[in-house]
Amino acid sequence: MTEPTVSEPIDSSWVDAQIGYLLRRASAAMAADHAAAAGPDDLRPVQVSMLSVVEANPGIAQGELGATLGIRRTNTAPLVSRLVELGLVDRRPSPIDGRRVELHLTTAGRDALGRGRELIVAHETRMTAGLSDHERALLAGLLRRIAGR
Amino acid sequence: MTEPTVSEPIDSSWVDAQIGYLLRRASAAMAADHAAAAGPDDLRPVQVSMLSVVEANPGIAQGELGATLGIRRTNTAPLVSRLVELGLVDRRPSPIDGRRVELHLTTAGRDALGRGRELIVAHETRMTAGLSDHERALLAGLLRRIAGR
DNA sequence: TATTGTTATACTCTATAACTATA
DNA sequence: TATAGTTATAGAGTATAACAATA
Repeated sequence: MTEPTVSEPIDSSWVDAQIGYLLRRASAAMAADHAAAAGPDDLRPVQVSMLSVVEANPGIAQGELGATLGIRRTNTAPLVSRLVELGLVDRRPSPIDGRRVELHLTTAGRDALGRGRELIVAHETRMTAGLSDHERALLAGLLRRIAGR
Repeated sequence: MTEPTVSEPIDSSWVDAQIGYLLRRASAAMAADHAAAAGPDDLRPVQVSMLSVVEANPGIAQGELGATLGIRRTNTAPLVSRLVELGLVDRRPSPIDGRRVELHLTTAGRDALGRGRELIVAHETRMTAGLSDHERALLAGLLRRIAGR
């Protein structure tokens, strides 16, 4: 039967065929790679995403930013507050609709975005180094379809 | 009513090209779909994964189970404890190595695994309904490569 | 000393509910 | 009433550190 000194191969065939499971494993590998490359003062991926969308859409409202990234209003608020704390984003009340808060990058925000993007791009390059350009685009398209977009 | 706004399209082209971002969105969509289909007494995906590996590898040690699924020992312990609490898994000290705890499914565990797998399979079918069998296999293979396996 | 497992803990992510202010 | 934003909070998921028992 089982010899303690001989490691038998583990059968994980069922889980290894599930897209949901493989998504979890791939996400974990991505998170670990970025975390290993980033220093304590570097922006997290979600922060780089937020700054990117604000940069491309100056004056975007918080709710629009959250909706674009799939983050709920209640979770968007503290994330934006943190970016404001760091001096990377300006919150300006809309002159037209007093409920809205319009977001703009500061100069420091633009600098931080540049550094954050460099980290992300290097990280993405590492993680997809074994994929051809065609495979990478294929993966992106399939993920968008799983995400319902 | 609010003023009908001329909604300008939001530019999210930069994030929409990042694999890491798309993985997060796809994972979120998967989690939401499973959560919507599962009742409060149904097993979570990670629990179904654990039961599946225990079923296919009777007597597997906790550490091996965690390593197989990419879960650390410290996080595996309470997850297994919960499955034991639910009466789905038996913990048996190894007769050969007193440090090891061998895991086996109970009869209730086998039943719960059947139900959990049904939910997962239906969920996976829904989420990949727009994909051909070839595309689904392609996605699985690409995710394994991102995960480094 | 190394390995297996446990407990405590902390931080992030995500979710709901209750609240304020404005439309 | 509906919408935008905030705060509090709770639950997973995941990370490290310290510890006990066994090899």
